[in-house]
Amino acid sequence: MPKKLKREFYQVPALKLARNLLGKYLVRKIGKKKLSARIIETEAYVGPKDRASHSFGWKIGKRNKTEYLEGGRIYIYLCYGLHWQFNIVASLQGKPECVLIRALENEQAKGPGKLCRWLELDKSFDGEDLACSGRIWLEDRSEKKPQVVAAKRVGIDYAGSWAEKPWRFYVKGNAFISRK
DNA sequence: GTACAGATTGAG
DNA sequence: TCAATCTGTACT
Repeated sequence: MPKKLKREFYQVPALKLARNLLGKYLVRKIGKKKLSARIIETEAYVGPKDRASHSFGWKIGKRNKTEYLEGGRIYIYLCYGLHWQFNIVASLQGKPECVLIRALENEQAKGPGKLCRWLELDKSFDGEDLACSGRIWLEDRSEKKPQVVAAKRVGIDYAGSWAEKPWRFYVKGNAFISRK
């Protein structure tokens, strides 16, 4: 039986959550339609000390305030004026750590921007609680743990040495990894 | 008030 | 390789 992930699952450091998320199923209910796919690629952003993170140096503003909420919340924002980024807030309230979901095991969701388009996610999901929401949540279908590979993060070359951190995780050998 | 850059994508 | 397109942030 698939089971909905509880709040405790999310209240761990982003690096750990990023690994734990791989292999889990993201479920999205749109009216009578139900979409679901396995998470196969994530990226961790560990807050204030991570130059690539929006909350670097404890920065806080309208856009990233959701990052400071407790683990299990959705942090979603618009990038380059046309692409949404779907993040899951990790750790506890007051610690701006989060995990970017980069790809699902689905042709239409291999890439952070495409993923959101497929799931019809937008600003209205910012702050949504994955542990309580009736329109989006995560399921554990108790499959055996996928083999995880750590790699450098993508699209953040400006972050200097932080861009070199192996904080991008994906399921080994999966065909739906996002790549330029 | 204005300027500017970004956790991307898809077309050329 | 490059433009599309918009919001937050840092100036003037």
